[in-house]
Amino acid sequence: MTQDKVISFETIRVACKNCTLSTLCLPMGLAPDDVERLDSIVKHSKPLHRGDYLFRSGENFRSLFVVKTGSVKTYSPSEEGGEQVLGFHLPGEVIGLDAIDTEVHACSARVLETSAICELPFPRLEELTATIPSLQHQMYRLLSKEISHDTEMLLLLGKKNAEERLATFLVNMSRRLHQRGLSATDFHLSMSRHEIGNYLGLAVETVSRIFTRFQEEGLLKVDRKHVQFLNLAGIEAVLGQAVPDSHRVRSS
Amino acid sequence: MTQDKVISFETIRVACKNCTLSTLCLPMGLAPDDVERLDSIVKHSKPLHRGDYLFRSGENFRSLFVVKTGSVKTYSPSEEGGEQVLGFHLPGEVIGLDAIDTEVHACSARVLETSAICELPFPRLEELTATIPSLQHQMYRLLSKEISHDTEMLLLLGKKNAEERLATFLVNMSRRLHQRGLSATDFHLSMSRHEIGNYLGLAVETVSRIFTRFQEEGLLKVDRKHVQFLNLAGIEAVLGQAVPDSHRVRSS
DNA sequence: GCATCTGCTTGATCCAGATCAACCGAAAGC
DNA sequence: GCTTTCGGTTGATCTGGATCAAGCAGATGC
Repeated sequence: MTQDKVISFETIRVACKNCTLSTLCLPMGLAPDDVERLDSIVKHSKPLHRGDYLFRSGENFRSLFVVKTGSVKTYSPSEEGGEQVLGFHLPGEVIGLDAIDTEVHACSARVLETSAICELPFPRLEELTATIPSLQHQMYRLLSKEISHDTEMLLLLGKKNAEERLATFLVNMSRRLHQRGLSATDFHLSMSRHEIGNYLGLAVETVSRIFTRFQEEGLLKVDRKHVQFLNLAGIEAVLGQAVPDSHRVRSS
Repeated sequence: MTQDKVISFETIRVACKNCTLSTLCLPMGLAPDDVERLDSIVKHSKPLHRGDYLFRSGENFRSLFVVKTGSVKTYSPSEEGGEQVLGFHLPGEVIGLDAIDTEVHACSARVLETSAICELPFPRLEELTATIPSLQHQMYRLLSKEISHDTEMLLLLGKKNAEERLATFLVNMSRRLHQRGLSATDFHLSMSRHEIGNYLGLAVETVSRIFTRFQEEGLLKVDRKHVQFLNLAGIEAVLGQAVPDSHRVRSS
């Protein structure tokens, strides 16, 4: 019996070609043969649980990690126990790209909820990209996309006010979850208010207040970590420099 | 005579192998043959002048650009004429990496002073990296370094106060200029107070006030765009969460 | 040369959001 | 079950830095 079970696990074993994320993740646009080759270097670990580390700041860089299910946060810890949350990562997203240069992780990554993670040993991935041009291109795009994303965050932290920040965050989560086949208007946040605030450069209290305000304005409904958009257009209207009142754009 | 002059220009023509930046720029660690191959795809334009564009937001992405001499700013323009300055780029630094993914520039780049720029058509560079593993590695490192840099900026905008921001900016400029063979303690800023403020998420007035404060504290001497560090250790002490007084680190 | 413009500085005032404080309800521990 | 803990909410107050306003000195134009 047990044996059977193990065998059947083997048969339907996790593999890029069967993975529902293949249109979001690295295999995107790869020929089946090449997916097979990529597959052969991917390591699958047992599921990780809330609080487990993928890697810690200061450790040597060996692998990139891809979220398969669940979610992960990355953050840059500072001496006194403080931290800056750098991102929340959903299935299909790749983690660790910032450590390729120095080969040392400058940030830490821990899972927010029970998660399955694929590990890609970077030296082997690099060899592979040298022989598969489309995979190389995919890697360049991936790294470039990360830069674009960081750029948007710079804009958020440099220019947006608290409401715009939270609205941007929520719409962004909604879109990413929707791409993954989940509802765009009704979803669960795996991170705490504290983590959201830290990520957006806001105090917890401010995050909480703005959730309440959005709710009062009939834009959404919140119950703990469950968020439901009631008026998506209304929320999206907050995004831009939709500067409602006397607010001015800072620094030109 | 004129003919002679042209020929002699040709002889000492700009080339990666003669370039003093080859230890900072893409050719770093490449075999001489490979530098030659890289060289063959680089386009050298005539010098650009203050305000000239390398590319504008919305244009199709075709090439990466490398600063050879001078300096460049990149910024993300918003509808109403506002902008977020994303970076100031010194000789050896590569610009345009964020557009590889979408193949459209999301930001604009203009030179801050008379500058020489190398252009690398990306499709040709990509072909080349597929056949030169060390160049491919160099590209991954380059992209990764850009992500690390953005990450540090996120930390700056998310957690640092005005003094820490300006000190971080100045020390960072100092280090980068020093790497390029210039003085680490006595240098010229090619950007305006306005641009510095925009970059750091501060109002011009705040930047000006903090320059004055640093000067009063004997940390440095400023005369318009000329900066002279008088007490480097003192400036570096402002960097960390060297939280001088009652300041607390925000959000944990 | 003089007039204008532009970038920078300095002072006064204001406000968005941080900080401080108290409370509440769900979940975890016993 | 009860108690403790922890994450979240709400209210009151404070403050760093934005905004407003004015003046000043190089740079630019004529």
